[in-house]
Amino acid sequence: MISSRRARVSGGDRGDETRQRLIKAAIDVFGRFGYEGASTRALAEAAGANLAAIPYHFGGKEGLYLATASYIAERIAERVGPVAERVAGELTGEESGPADRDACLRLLQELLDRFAELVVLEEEAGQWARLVVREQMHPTRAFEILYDGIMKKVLRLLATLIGRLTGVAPDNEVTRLRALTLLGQVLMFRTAHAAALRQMGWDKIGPRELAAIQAVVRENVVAIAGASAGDGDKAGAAEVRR
Amino acid sequence: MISSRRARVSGGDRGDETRQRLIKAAIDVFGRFGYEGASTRALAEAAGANLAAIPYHFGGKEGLYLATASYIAERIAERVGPVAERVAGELTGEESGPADRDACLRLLQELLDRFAELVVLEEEAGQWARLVVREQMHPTRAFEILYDGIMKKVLRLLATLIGRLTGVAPDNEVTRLRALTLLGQVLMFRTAHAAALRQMGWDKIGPRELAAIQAVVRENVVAIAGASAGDGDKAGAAEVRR
DNA sequence: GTCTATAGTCGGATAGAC
DNA sequence: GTCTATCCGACTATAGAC
Repeated sequence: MISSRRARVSGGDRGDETRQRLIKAAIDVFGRFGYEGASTRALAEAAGANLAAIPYHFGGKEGLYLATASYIAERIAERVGPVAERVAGELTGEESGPADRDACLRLLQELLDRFAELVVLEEEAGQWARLVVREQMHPTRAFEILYDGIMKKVLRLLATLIGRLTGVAPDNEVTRLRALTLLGQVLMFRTAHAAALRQMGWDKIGPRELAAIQAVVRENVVAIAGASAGDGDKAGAAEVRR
Repeated sequence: MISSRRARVSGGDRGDETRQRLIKAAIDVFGRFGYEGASTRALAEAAGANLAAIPYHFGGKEGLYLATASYIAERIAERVGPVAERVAGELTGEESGPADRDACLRLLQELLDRFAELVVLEEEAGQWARLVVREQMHPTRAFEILYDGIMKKVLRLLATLIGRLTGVAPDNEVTRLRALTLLGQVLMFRTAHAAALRQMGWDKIGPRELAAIQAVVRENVVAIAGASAGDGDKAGAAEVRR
């Protein structure tokens, strides 16, 4: 389908700037209208670029879409990566004794705090999110880029931290489900954005609202991690008869 | 924009059946390709109907879209409504003494269980969800239909139950946020469907997987409701300095 | 109420001048 | 590397036969 006749990496010239403008505009336009709904004319106009620049630089509309997914994955990795790596570092740097429970809890809260900030604040995330969620529910090749780029790492870290806190193996089904439910608490404010605004009577989610969300999620994390602490042997109870 | 030249309600004739087929097909096609991406040709073909039937019965593509949103709201209300009304009934039928904490907890779990079943099982929900989430992140007139139709009621019930369980007013900011985070735990399995499948190593979410999700969410509800029980005076702690 | 045929518009991609 | 002009297919909606 794709015939990308250019695979430029080097940059700095005028063409490189055009590619950047097209990608930036594409995040918004693809997010708003979907892949099929976004016309190359709209994409080019939003970027202040020529229509023919899309087939020229990206081989076509699909190439621009995939390039946009890569860009998003890089931006997210840029923001979450440092925190994630620090968490990973602290995890391997210490033993899993009962003494580091508080440390794990803090790391978990920090990871979710950072993720909430990334996901929920208005800035750019609202544009990424529409594209990402679309890929979640109707995956194309772009989903591989997004998942491998960042989601996998975050989910694994969450499961590791929860495993430590609850004494259940990180690859246990219940542990992995707990990781997902924690993430879901944060993601909901993007994926059900309009409903959340109405429920809260907010007209947007700014720094104050973000802080309120983070506070509630932190409390929930404490409750969930605390309630199931040391139930390594009971974890099977949540497993379900087939 | 819309000029629906027909507003048929009575039914049973052949035209009514065509309208139904078009709406059913539209849930899938609009969900997959988005509003702009869904062509009237694709919509008509998927429904086994003639292209001209869309402007005829619904006044145009937009009319079909809004009719589809109404249909979805009705189907969801059909499924969640009975449980929600029973919950609402039991809530008004008793006093808010400490004795009914267990009852509130059961009702809350039942509501979320039912919602998980609705949201997460493959059957039809995957089709609705794409359309609904699109509206959440980029609302059009269809969002009003969906929100007023069902979401408002569910969110209010959740907040009421959580308020009872924690001793915090249902309209308190923290209580409403808690309601959203609970819902988010369930919704994530739809809105981040592809990532959830990979995280769990599942290839689909069937009855067994649904049961595992419900079990974890139930545990989380107990933990969250239990941990913040009777902190009516502390609720302000989660409020945030402006 | 449903169909075919068609009008009028817009879609993505390309050719070739600069 | 960027532009204009253009091809051709697909789009939504309508007209009018049945």
